[in-house]
Amino acid sequence: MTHSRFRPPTMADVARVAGVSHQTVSRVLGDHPNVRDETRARVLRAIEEMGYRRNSSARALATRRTRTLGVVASDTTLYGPASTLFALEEAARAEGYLVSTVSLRELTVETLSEALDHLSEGGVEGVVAIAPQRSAVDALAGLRHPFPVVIVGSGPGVDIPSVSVDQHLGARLATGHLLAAGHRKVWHLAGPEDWQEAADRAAGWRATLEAAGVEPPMLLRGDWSPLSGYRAGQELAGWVGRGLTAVFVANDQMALGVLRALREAGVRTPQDVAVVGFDDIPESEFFAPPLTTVRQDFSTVGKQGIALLLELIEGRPPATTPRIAIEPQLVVRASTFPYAAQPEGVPL
Amino acid sequence: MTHSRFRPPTMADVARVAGVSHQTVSRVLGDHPNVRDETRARVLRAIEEMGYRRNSSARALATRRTRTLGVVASDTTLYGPASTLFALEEAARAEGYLVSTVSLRELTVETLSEALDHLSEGGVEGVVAIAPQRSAVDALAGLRHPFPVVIVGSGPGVDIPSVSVDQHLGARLATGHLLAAGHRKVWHLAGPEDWQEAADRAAGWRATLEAAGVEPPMLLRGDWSPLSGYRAGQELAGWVGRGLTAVFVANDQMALGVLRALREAGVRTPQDVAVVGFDDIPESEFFAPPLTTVRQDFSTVGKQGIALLLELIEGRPPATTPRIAIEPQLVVRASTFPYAAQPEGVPL
DNA sequence: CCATGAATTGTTAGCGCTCACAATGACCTC
DNA sequence: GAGGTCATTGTGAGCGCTAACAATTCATGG
Repeated sequence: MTHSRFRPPTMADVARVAGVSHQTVSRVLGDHPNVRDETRARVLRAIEEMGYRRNSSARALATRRTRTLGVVASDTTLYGPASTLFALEEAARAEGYLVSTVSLRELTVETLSEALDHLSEGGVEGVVAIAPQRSAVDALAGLRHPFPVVIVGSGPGVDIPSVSVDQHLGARLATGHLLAAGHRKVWHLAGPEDWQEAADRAAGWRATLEAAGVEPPMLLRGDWSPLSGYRAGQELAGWVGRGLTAVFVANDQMALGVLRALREAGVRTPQDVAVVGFDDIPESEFFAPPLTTVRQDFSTVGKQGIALLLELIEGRPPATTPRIAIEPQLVVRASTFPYAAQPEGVPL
Repeated sequence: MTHSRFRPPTMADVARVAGVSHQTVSRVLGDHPNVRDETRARVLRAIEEMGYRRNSSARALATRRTRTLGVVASDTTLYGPASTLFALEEAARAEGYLVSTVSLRELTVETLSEALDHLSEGGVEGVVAIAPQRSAVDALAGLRHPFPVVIVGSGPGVDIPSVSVDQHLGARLATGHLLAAGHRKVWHLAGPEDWQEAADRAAGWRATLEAAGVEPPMLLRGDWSPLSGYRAGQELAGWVGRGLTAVFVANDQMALGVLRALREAGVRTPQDVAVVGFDDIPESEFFAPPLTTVRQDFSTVGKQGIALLLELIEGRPPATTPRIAIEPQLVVRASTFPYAAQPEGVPL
């Protein structure tokens, strides 16, 4: 409550009040077994009375452990990064680590370098980078840093330990679902070229079509935003009646824009054109129509990311660069089947 | 790169290599003016060569400053909290502070208490709490902590310094806009009772109606989710033809659900019922129809929040509890006027 | 009753840095 | 050329904690 100029009590102060040595106080705080119950109680009482709290800096200095991890991220207002961030923090806290975040507007060599410096000044023991762009991964690879770094959200690119959802599989699920529903061809609105996820999803889409003996049609690109989806949707609407019956959109937000453009062009979803998204943001279920999409388990990504980082910090360096892939899941809703059921959770 | 067992170089090591005292190295690092250029260069060269980095714990111990702030938040995947979080981190970094975050699933006395303890163990100098629920604010007020705390996102409740958007004003803008458009009555789908923002928006709505001499109709409640909006929308649809022509929904996500329910009930927006939301999430512009809503400037909230906290940390305690209110802004789109213009940014 | 060892507590020495002050030397001024 | 000033550098003492070791107490058995 009061944060006065008065110096907060130290371990020595507590020791004096409790009539023991500072080391005994340290033992009590450290849950050391060899402390008499009566002594422990006396110390705890003094701690309580004085409102004593261990000084983390002194502790970190003596132990050479800050128990702090860093996270570098961008686009943290997007559902994916925000979810990953949340999962990372939760997992880290469960392990007793504090998480310091740096949120960047864009990931360049300069901003990443500054971010790592900033985190380093803050004494982090390791860093998780939510770096979905290849350029960011490359930039990261070229940077020196005195702690281990794990990349999350980008597939295996350069030689940095990573955890990510298997985007290629997700795209195969989405595309395969459309083919299985009888569509002859599936179009694709991809994300930005530089994004690893976008590339992986496009590759999965292409691979599925080719495996089915279908020539992949022209690929469209957006920037993840609903607006770019809207524009692409207007273009796509022009192909209706010329073989376009199904679109796999690389994320849900763009899919929202596509749905709107199609609707405005008088194209019905899913009767005329089926649409599949990617991410399963909470809103997808309430789009018009509810969106079939691919769900990514960010919670697992976060847990695995922290686990991997802690291993690198605490254990000995592994022989090969660890890469962890997590399976995504197809969620079928009304945007791919005509007259589909009500959205999940709505009693009818 | 290599994070070996070998002890990293200390200031003394650098001093030895550069042929100066450790204090001179400290001066160079601290940009102290009285160092000969030649000496400075020699020291910098040694630092570069050895890859030296100042030990933050030792520094923090000696200066009694960790230059770390804490943030406690919940629902960080929602647009509002995520934006606030981002703004806070950016503002703090601009001031040279590191931000440690704790993201909670819910804000109770227990979780908040643990979060503050965790941050305290990490040595934060102050904390910003993104605590939109009154219960959270109350819980916070009852907790002891050895550092100043600022609340962001909740209006003035108890006696804790706060920064927030003027929700009452936002609600007046929304409700007034509907009345000005000729609607006789405006219904309201409110957020959870416990949320300060929900209460303020409901109060602003009620005040505007009463000022216009209109009896406020029954108030509906949701939980911010599209699903709850959908359910409320079904109920609202039943009142169409019995005086319901306009709804002010307390956030955009619920508005999405309302729009869908109305559409499914054969009610047209805005011709039959006009809808206004709150938040201006990026998707709102692409709803069907694009949503009129109230925009909150989270960036300013973040800057002001950090500024206030730093003042409390660095300056002397203010005489009265500081409360900062930020003005929101009405964004008019197609959900309130029939045949409205295309969404912003879309050339047509 | 004293040796033996386990349990408990205390003592000392850093961890790596900054702060306050002391010391050095160059340069002026009268 | 003595005394004073200023810029530059060095010295010593902590900051508050933990780790390693030393010391003390206590129970136990031959």
